[in-house]
Amino acid sequence: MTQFLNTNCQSCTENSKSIFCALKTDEIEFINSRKNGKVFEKGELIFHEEAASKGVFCIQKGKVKVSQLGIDGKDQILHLAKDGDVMGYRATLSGDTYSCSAVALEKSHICFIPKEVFLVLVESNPKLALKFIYLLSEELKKIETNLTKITQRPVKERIAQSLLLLKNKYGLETDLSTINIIIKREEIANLAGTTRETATRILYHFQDDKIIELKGKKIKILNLSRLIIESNILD
Amino acid sequence: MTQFLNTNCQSCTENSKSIFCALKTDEIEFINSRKNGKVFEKGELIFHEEAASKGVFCIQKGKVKVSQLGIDGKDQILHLAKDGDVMGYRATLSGDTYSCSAVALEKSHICFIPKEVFLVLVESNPKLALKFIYLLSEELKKIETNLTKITQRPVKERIAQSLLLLKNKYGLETDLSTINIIIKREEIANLAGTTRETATRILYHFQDDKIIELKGKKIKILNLSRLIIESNILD
DNA sequence: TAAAAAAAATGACAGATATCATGTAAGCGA
DNA sequence: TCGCTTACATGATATCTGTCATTTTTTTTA
Repeated sequence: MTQFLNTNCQSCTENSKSIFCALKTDEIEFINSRKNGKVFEKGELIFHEEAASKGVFCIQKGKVKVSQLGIDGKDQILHLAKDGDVMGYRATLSGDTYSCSAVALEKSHICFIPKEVFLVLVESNPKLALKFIYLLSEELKKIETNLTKITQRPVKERIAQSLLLLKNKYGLETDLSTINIIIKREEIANLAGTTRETATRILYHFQDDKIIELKGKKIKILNLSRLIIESNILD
Repeated sequence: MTQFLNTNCQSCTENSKSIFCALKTDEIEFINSRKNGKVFEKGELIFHEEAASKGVFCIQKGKVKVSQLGIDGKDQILHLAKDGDVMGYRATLSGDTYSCSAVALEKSHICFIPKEVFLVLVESNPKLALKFIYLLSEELKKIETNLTKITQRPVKERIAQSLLLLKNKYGLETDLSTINIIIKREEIANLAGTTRETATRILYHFQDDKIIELKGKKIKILNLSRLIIESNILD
């Protein structure tokens, strides 16, 4: 975890359209002078659930999974994050411990904004507060829908959905069909709420049906419309 | 659905400690003059998912289930509400359609506060906005934890948990052991994310083990500590 | 109060998934 | 490059839980 310099929140908010673009120049300058940028290697822990929240993390560049640990060490991925996303704001806003852990899915540049700095901004800038209300609302809606789906739909549909989620979140490579993320079978399982073995089997099943092609730790979508059908998302 | 009069937000916020106690007298007066109180009978729909949000609902007195419809008509209960609770604020705050439906579990007195009134208050009162940030955060944390549990734990534990939730939410009757809610088996199932039949079987299993006693549509807790053990909540 | 409707109990059964076990492949550090 | 560790594939098996069907009980309504 090495420190990186030469970052500027101004350019960062411009590029990635993060939630902080609601800020005025002097406020961005305020963050800029207090933030702390670091590089996290793949697999490295960014923050840990049950730790007291110290502030929020803003991804300048990278990919991160945000998950919650179950009983026997199996974790449930609740959220995937990428450039411009802010993490840890729920806990920081409610003065709570983090309820999830964040781990880098690839080498990522991430800025840490201390609690004090973050809260001052939210409390003094009503527009920003409203943005966070909006963000929390969206997140809540997403998780609620997810909960209903995960309890009511078979694993196969959930795996298909997870693949679509990965595609929508991280996009495709230049071949316009390979999902732009290196991800383990186990992580796909943790996203869909199933086991590694079942996820593997279903992925091979999709491959047999020529819906996807497994290329090591990458997945190529051969037939998007069929994948959507498999996911059984009607809306 | 008959209208009821003679209600006063002032006394209501005092009694139930709802989120609106952050308001100043004139703001409460503002709501008071614009709200619309109605009585909903047991089983009656209060608002429906996919309907455009028209405002928020505040429970003066009553019990409500907030749930989401799955594919084959089976619904997932995401939230239980009681006196003082506000519902529909997520959709109203993000200008979205409701993502859940609310149905009265018993005869309930509920006030409707129109969108315009509600949003004016939130946008003009930063303290209230922060309260909603806090509320959304808590709700999000709860659902996230629930999602992880529901995917990773056996039905038996989830049923035990659901009973504890009902107890904590609605309290006990004067005998200090019967949960103060009339609830159908199917609703317990929808809370735990399982089927009516499975819920029934597990409840009888708990009864055989002298953990609970089924008294029609009410449930008496005979052995709370064992119920907690069955729920396998370690914290 | 009787009849109809809704909810619940209960048994039989099937099947989707988890679990366990073992062999293989791939990635990584020394 | 070798050996070690971590992922992955894959079969066998068990079981939890859902589905279906039937009966009984409770509630509602006329």
